[in-house]
Amino acid sequence: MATVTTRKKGTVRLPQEQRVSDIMAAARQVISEKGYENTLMSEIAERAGVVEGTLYRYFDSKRDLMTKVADAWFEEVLESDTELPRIQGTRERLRYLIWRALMSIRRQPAMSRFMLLEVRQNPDYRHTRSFELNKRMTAEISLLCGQAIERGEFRRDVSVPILRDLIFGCIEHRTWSFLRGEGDFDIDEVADGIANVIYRGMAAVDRASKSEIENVVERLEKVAEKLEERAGGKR
Amino acid sequence: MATVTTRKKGTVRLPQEQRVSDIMAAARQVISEKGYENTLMSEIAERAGVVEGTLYRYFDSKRDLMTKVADAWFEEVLESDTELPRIQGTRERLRYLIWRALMSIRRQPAMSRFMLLEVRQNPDYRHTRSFELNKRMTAEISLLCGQAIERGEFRRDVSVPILRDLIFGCIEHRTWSFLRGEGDFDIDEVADGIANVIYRGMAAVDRASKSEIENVVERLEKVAEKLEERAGGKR
DNA sequence: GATTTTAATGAATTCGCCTCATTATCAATC
DNA sequence: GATTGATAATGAGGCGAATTCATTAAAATC
Repeated sequence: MATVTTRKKGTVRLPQEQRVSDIMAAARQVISEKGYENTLMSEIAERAGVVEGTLYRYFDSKRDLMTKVADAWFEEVLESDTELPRIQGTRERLRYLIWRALMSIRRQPAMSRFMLLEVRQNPDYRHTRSFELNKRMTAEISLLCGQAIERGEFRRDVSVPILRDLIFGCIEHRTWSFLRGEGDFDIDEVADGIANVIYRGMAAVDRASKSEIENVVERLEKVAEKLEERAGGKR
Repeated sequence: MATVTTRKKGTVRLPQEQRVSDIMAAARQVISEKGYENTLMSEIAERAGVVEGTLYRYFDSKRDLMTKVADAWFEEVLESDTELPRIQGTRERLRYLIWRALMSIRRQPAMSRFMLLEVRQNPDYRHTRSFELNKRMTAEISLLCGQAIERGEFRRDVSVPILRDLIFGCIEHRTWSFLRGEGDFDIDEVADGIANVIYRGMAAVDRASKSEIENVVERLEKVAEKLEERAGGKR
């Protein structure tokens, strides 16, 4: 009955924060190599230089650890962006938001996969920081589009949620193909392509802007005037 | 050492195919109730009226069983569609394809979640039938758009892959919100909304169709003719 | 009816997450 | 610099769930 628990001498006691960040770093490493399902707590422990049980002093469960890793990563990605506030113009801002998302995927495909696929499995994903940050990102686009509609730059009869889903959905779908290795993509090309369709639509109905019509009308009016003058002069 | 293995008398030996379909039916049931992670092989076995070990006679692993369930379901969904061939016109066909996808999600949210999220975790998703069927679905849209471009119905400078990603991405993104319970959606409204943006774009630049211009030109031409006549008459 | 084949069994094993009583370390205190 | 209290870290073990396999009974074949 009497369990004999021996314990190695010489184990170091780091300050809590250091340990936590060591573990998270190790976890991030393993996850991005193997994905959630194939990540073993034992491997994380090993790489962090602790024993498995120690992980549970700092994290409630595997899921909890993973969630925190995801949250931290997402936060970093968004924080590191100092560009956005400087960009002017609806189309340019929209293009940049798309570009930024594609860029972070290109830079860290494994983590992106983790964020897109595995983090969302979490039964209470809706209460995670990642979810919140994700919402904030989509809100940026919604706001942008909403304002464009207000200003009359975008059509009034388009639903903002659908627009948002189109943009983010496209980014994610593009990402899947990429992560599956179904061919690379050029970030600028895709960002342009999306913005292009969103702005101008697909239909090839031959259209002219109002100014072009005005132009024609003016030209014809001049002809008319000239004729009128001639007619008047002969009178 | 000598393991005593007793075995119940009276167990029935069904034809293989029957057993397989029993197991798959049970598996589908449990999955759609609990999702992949929370599905237990033991529960599947119980519902199928066999013992756990039996599952492994017909399926290599849990993952294998799940994959086959997913494949079968996807196949059914696509097969049950007799509508598509009858629909004419690019816009109508496009709208229908979107509508169909949304519909199957609405009808079977749990299975859809499974397909969208959990099946894709499979390390070799790319070699599954589901993947192939999914590709076929996207190919339908690509074909449609490609033909529309050929016919001059769609603009030539839009990339078909981006268009495909926009459409499917949007559907999936919409689905996520729905599955997370962030609010319902009206299938027709969304299908229309997507088709609308895809066709006409967002930009609110005031545009007129060619026929409208022709109209103006014709009217002015008549005026000019009249003036010319008057001028000629006076000469 | 004997023989062969094989579907089904259930006990045992494995594997991975997680718990917990025990113990070494460190900081504060004297 | 010794004592002590608080607690970080340990490692053995529990537990749940997937998977294996030798054994056995049912069906098929002769």
